Amino acid sequence: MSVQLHHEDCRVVLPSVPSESIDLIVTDPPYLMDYKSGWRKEAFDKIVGDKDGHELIRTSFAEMARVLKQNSAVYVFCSWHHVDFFKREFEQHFTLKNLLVWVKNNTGPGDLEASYAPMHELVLYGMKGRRLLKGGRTPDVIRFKRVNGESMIHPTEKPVDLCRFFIEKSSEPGDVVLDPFMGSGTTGEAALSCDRQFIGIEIAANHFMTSKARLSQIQPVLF
Amino acid sequence: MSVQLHHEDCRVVLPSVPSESIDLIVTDPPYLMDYKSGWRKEAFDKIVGDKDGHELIRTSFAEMARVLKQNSAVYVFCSWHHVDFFKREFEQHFTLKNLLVWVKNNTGPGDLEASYAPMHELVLYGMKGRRLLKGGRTPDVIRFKRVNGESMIHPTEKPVDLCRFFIEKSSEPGDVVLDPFMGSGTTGEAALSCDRQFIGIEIAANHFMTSKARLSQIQPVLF
DNA sequence: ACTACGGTTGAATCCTGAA
DNA sequence: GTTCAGGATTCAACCGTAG
Repeated sequence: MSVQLHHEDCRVVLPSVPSESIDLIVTDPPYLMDYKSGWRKEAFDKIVGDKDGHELIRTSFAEMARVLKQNSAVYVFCSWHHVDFFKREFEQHFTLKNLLVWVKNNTGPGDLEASYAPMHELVLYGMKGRRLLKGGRTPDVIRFKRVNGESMIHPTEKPVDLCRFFIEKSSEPGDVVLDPFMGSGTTGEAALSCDRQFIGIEIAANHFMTSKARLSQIQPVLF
Repeated sequence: MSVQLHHEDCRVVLPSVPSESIDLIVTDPPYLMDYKSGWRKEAFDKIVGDKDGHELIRTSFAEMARVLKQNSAVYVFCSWHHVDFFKREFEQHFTLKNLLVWVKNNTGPGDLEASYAPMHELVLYGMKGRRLLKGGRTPDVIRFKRVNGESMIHPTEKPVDLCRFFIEKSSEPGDVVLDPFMGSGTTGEAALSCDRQFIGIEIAANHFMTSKARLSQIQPVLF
């Protein structure tokens, strides 16, 4: 059992991960949206969505496909704004099985007069080979409460419960879960909470420190 | 006030529709999936999903953009399987404002062991120019009961309530609603039920007869 | 032409206090 | 202790305008 964290660009770290050594990937890459919260602008830096973003996704997806074991699953968060790009890149490496809909508990802003109020995010769910889901059949529309703003430590933080839901659906205790875009370490916390091993990669120093501290509280962390 | 129906390929009919004469488009084109209902296959013909399908979407979208008035909205049903293709074609002609999620009340079939159970369909919502939504702000996740199998007269039939919801959000009484892929006439029934005019086009003889009969019961139909 | 910034909705949920 | 009503809170935006 172990937790292994890397403070580095995942494009640098992944090539040193052995092929077919990962049992499950659950990750939340940058949405390439030039997003900056207008509500908590002092709290978080802008998430970059530069031209490099497309290359980042392409390269990391290819490496993710290499390190993933046969008959193992992948979950990639994504927004509808660029779902076409993410879907096509995803399908170059994995069999896309569902476009899951995460329905949140409240709406966001946006165009207040001419748009419907954003209340969901998408998750590309796929696999290499064929892997069955555990725990019975569940709908592809999944409702989970958003992380409460006060306790939020990353601007786009995902609920631990949602990540654990995916992990328990698509892996076994003891399996190795990878997140190449670790952020605040939500996937890591979810993995450890249900007895999986975890490998996390994060390029940003502040987020890396956050997740290192967060996961160290649960279990000794290796580097 | 009028209902106008055409039994023909929409690529043939649309060129004769004047530019900027339509107030709203709500349509459910073929999903390009080689769809065939496994449990009622005898009831419906296979909906064609051949290479011609891509050309059909491209050509009809271009014509839809031409006939639509400035500052008017478009709703196009689509499944996640080809959302990348539909999104890109849509964005060549319209401003995409939302990817709406229609959540059904029950799940469909599909891979029973390795997939999540399909419970939603997508709707591309966009516009030409800028058009405000009526009736307050509503979430982009919309729950409506699916048309049940027994009363279904078309394999991909959408609920009248859902179509009426879109129509009332994005048009005024007396406006002209167009559906170039009329199918069983659901959009037409929805349009008439809230006092809009309707132009419907359907290539398949059986579906055309169905919708002609269905709409004639509500209002005299022109050809 | 760009970039940066201020202002804004409605809905779900949580909190607080009273019945 | 429990329920319920009312207030507070928050939002993987986007428009319009100013510089």
